[in-house]
Amino acid sequence: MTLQFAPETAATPATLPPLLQALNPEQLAAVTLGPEPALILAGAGSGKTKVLTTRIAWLLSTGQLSPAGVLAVTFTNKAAKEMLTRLGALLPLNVRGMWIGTFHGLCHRMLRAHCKLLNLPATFQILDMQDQLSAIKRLHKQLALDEERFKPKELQWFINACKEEGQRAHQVPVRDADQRHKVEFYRLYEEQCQREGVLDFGELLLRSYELLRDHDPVREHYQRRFRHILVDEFQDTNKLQYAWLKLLAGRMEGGRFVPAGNAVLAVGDDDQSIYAFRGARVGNMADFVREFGVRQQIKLEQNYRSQAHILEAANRLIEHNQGRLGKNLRTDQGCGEPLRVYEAPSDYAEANWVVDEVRQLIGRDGLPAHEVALLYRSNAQSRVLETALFNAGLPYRVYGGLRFFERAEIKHALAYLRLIDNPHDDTSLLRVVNFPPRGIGARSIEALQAAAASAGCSLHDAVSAVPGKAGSHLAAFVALLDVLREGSQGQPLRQIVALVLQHSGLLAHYRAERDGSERVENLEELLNAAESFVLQQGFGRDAVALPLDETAAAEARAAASDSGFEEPSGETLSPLQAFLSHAALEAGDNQAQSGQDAVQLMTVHAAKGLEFDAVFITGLEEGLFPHDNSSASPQALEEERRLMYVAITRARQRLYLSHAQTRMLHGQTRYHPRSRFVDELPAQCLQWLSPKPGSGLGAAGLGKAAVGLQPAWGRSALVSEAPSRAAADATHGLRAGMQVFHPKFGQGQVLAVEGRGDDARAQVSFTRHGSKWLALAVAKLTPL
DNA sequence: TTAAACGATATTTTT
DNA sequence: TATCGTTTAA
Repeated sequence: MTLQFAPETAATPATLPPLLQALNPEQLAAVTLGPEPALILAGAGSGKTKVLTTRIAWLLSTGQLSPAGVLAVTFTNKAAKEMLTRLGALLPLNVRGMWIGTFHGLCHRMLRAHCKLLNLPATFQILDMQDQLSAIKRLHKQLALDEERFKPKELQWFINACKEEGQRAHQVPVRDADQRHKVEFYRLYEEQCQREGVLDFGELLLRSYELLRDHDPVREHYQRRFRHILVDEFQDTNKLQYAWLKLLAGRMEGGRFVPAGNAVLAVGDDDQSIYAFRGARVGNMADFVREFGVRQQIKLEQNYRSQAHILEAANRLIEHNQGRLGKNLRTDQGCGEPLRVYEAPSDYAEANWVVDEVRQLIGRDGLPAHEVALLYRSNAQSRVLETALFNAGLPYRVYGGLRFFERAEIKHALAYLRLIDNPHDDTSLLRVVNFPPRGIGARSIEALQAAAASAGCSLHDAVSAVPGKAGSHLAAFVALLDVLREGSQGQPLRQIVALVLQHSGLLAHYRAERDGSERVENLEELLNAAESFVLQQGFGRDAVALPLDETAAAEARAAASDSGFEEPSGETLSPLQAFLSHAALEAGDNQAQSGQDAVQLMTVHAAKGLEFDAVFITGLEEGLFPHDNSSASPQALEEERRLMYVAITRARQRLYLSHAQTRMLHGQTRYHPRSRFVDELPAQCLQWLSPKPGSGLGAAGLGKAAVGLQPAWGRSALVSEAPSRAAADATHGLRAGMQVFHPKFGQGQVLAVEGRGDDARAQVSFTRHGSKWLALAVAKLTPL
């Protein structure tokens, strides 16, 4: 990101140290805040990461703080990496060993350091979502639960939600019988994980929280050590993460939080909170201000990204939300182009219009393809766009596919590697016990599971109890694991991986497979990944310990001797264990799909934090965006609006909005009215594009025939105002969001309108009778 | 052991 | 509609 100087910045005295010279007054204030709790409200494109990294650099370079005294937390590995890179560019500093990372990464580090205290096996492994689900399925089966009443996915969701709330099974309030079963399942699942020596993602946080809560010396140690705590994307923290931070920066006294005086810098933007569905609590920002007694609140409102029309649209849209902390972005850039709005007759036509415009952006305006982003609300919408791009011969890249460490062949290899260290990891054992196939069928596995259950031991240890042919096959598998374990003794990581790929038969298996070449390549890539991991992490013999590390280590030792325990350094982890943790905590990039320079396709969620010269927001339809499932509750609707806000603020120069009258959804043609969000944008920022007039396409009843006529929807017919709602007749004057009256059901709010004319129907949420679908030709609804 | 057939199901996602 | 997961059949 290239930052431009705000006008005030030019007036900044040249006496400032170089580090601080490129900051605007608000950024400067944030960077040089005193050591006290503070909240930075950082608008989109306002230089948030710059403030975070410059502040750390400033604290270090002025000698106010040593590298060991910093704790900086982010949500994603990408953000953490970005921070490390930029910090490294600001200061000649060995950034390795500093506590800068994701919540999960740092909690993991803490757990490794204190696993004895926590009664965790030193070889504990991390379950990713897939692993967790298969562990849950296994337990589900073992308990013979009703498939209908308790689906594994739901149980997984339930358990994770509990953990996000910081609740152990015994703390979960039980309302009904169903809930009681779920809680019981949660308890048994935890037992299983403990037995197998595995921790899921939520557990990393919860254990770390409990570690700090229950062990005073540990908590006091870290409290003393981390004088400055910086939290990125604070609006996305969940209850547990906030509680964890509170333990690092204070203590509870009689139900009241007492800060310990650490300088906690929370950076966030309530308007960009889009993860409530996974437990994020925007309210943490207000709680933070209250509980920490925050006196310093700084708003970063100067935007360095978007032109004025785009910013104005974003500002005006988000004003429709209630209870914001309040922020108004401004820019020094010109107003730029207006936002172009296009109404397509069908999703197909929409895609073709998008591709048409993209082609012009690239051809006429010379934009690189990767500066063009096509955004949508849900992944399924990418398909039409992909088809259109493909037909046009434009290279594109879709985000959000399978990532490297999630690929089946990689997970297989990792499972063998995990079993070397921890043979009691039943999830891993089951994954590869018969892969590649070695004559251990479902029957054998059942026998093994039965034996393990009756002996109360791991599958690995139960092998000897299985008789007959099945038993000998299983014994051969265990012997294979033993060979791998012995062979890996004292070997460098790359050799261990190579050994596993060879002896497990994985390589041979995929080489023999017809379409296995890609998988073979991936397995070979795993070797490289292992090697470069070792080099980067400093496990290799080339690694040099820089002086800063020693300072940090010495300091840690000094602090540790106070509190009576040794804080082990990362080196106590074997390269293999470190690599396996790395694989679980960082799933890696998804493979590039085509050439380097490609149009970027992604959901709005995935676009958060990114920026592009040109952005298309597609599928702006009621029911899609805002999504149907969100229109019922005001909070959910506001989150959808924030999502729209995020989408808009991704664009630097050009923003295109489109919607389709007709869309194929779940095999059915659906009719959605234009999204309310489009109508919430200021008219003077918009330019409406219409289909070429006279093409004979009306608003209603467009079948596939119309779709054939897709070439060139000219931009010739420009209308400067919203199309008059001629279609309103077709929907009987109803639009989503309206208040209506029904003679029988009383008052209600229209959630959605579908179809036109006699087919039109509306979903209405009645105050007394709940939500109903009504045929508008029949139902007597009166707008209020 | 594999392929075919059936049925449920269909926001958003990082760790 | 298309995809995924499970069951069934060969």
